[in-house]
Amino acid sequence: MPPKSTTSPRQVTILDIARAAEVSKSTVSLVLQGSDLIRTETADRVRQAALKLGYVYNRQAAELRRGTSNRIGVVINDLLNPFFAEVLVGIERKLVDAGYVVFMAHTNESVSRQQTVLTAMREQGAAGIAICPALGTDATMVKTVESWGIPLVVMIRSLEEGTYDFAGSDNESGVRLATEHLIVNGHRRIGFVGGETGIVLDQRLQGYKAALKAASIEFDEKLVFLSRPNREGGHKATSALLDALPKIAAAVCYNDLTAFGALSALGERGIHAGDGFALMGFDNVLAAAHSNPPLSTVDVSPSELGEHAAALLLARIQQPDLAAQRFLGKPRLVLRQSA
Amino acid sequence: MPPKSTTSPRQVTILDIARAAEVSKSTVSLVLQGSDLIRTETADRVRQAALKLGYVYNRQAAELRRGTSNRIGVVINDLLNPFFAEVLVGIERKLVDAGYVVFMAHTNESVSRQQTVLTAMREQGAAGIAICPALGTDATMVKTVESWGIPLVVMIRSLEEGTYDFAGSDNESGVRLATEHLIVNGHRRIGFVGGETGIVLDQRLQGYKAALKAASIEFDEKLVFLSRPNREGGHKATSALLDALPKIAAAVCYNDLTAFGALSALGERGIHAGDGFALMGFDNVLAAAHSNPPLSTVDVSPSELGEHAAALLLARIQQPDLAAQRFLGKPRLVLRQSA
DNA sequence: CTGAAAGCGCTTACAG
DNA sequence: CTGAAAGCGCTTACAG
Repeated sequence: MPPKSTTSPRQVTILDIARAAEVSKSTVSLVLQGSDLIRTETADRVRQAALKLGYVYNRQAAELRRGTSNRIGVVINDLLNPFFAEVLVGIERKLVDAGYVVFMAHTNESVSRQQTVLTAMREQGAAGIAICPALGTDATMVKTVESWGIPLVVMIRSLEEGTYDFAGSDNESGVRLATEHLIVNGHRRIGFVGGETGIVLDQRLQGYKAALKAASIEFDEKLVFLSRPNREGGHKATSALLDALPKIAAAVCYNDLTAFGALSALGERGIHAGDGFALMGFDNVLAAAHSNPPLSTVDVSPSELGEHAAALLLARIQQPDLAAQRFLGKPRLVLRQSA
Repeated sequence: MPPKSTTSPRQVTILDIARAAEVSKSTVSLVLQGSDLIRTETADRVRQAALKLGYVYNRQAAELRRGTSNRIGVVINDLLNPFFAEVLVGIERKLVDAGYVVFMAHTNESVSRQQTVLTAMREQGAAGIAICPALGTDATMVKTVESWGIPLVVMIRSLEEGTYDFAGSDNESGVRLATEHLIVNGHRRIGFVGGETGIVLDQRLQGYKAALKAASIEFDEKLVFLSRPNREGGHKATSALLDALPKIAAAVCYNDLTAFGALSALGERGIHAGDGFALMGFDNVLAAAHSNPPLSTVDVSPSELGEHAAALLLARIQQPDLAAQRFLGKPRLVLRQSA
């Protein structure tokens, strides 16, 4: 049962304006829409009246009549990961600049909550939806939303199959870059730290293996230590890595967050990354520039990813039958102190 | 000019259901609302039809008729600061659990953008608004929103005067706690790092001074190094502090973010906080538990602050003429490695 | 227990 | 250039 809360007591409507300006409400509507069908003089009178009466446009009513919407839903899987917060900042900025208003929902990786919020956004008449799917999201989610007739863009985590608009980064080549950097610097035993499950992990692991292979280093499963993709996970995984392989001196992390956890674990043992231990992150969140030590990582421009997602969605709203687009950001190595 | 995007082609309405189920649309509306005025048998027939036709409730239309809204706006000043991201997570969770849908807008500390999004939320018929005011927000903002008849709760940063619902933390006593901890550990020359302007800074500085005074330590303006309240700012301010006062060995930071920057700056000079230098943060964001080293700080439970704000807002929506409420979270020292 | 009617605030052909 | 009328999809008295 949805909550029921009354809005403002008694609204001023275009009818009130019409009476005050002594015109019909059609005329009022027209001038409010900036139509040039109305004589300037009349239009001015109407605007005066609107102002004086404290009129506020009821977009709901207009949209009901028109069958339009200027609301876009964006659903985020993990807002506590600064990477996704940055993506959100980017997409929100672009969307509101384009005149939309954004419904935001945080799923916290729960697919059932995701289902709930998606349904709510549908009922609210969202003109489009951008989503970072929760872990374990079924590929049918895309078809479902599309069957609702709502333009959709999926971000960051691609789903199994199907064609749909997508904005994310090239995980494989990104991690490959990071791993190669370590290899170039003479490392041959390189740990992989963090990440739990999902396509993004698969892709990043793939990049790690590819770099190894290109350098004729055999992939060793014992060097990969998975964990929740957050600081705590990175801390645990790194501790485990260090316990198991005391002589290891290099690792690439699933993402910056796990790398921060790694930095913390390293620090506990008196190891300063960049000096005896080489550590690479992935994402280049803002925090990476001022961690201790500053993190070498691969930049995927999180907020720009969000902006690209917005652009894709906006394009599809404009032209519903456009071919599916796929934007894959090009990762770029950024070297700081940790490696 | 707002964008115009048509929603789904041809909607299934209650009239279609009515025809299919051979009842009137009033009856359909009633069963959809779960009224017990309708015979079970009829209700079932209606629900069957709705299902078969793929009906989706048009909340917009219903709300227009009823004059209600289940949308709440939340506007955030700085989403790139994990503190506010955590606040957002808390308030969003509570609000959607209560059956609302949230409009989110990021002002990035711009009061003009804040004005824009506030207006948009009004037009969208927000049932309530929660806001972390952008720096420099005029106290009249509260009156404006209230004059719109929209329930409002302000979060984190209180405004000059006026009575309004507020949820934030006790900045003064929090920083006082942090400073006292340093004093108890024998420090007498304690730097204050970070923060730029605004009431929150005033309050925190006040706490710092109060602790000093209670210990008969004279406040020394030369020990405060202000900066943007982010990592970079903390890094700069700390570097400046270290340059100016090479022998300083303790500092309390404006917030965790500046403390992280400080950790980074300290690290650059080979100083490990907690060992020769005592550093305190403020907020206890998630990241504080796994920084390098883990940060001693004062916990204000960011996400709970968000939840409290939601509770206040929900209460006011229920009872518009409630007396203004003010929730001040009690800060709690959490000691880790940095001090 | 159910239906006919009015109305929420707007827009949009259609006349004139 | 402006007005009268219908209608977007729903809810809510009011009858019966």
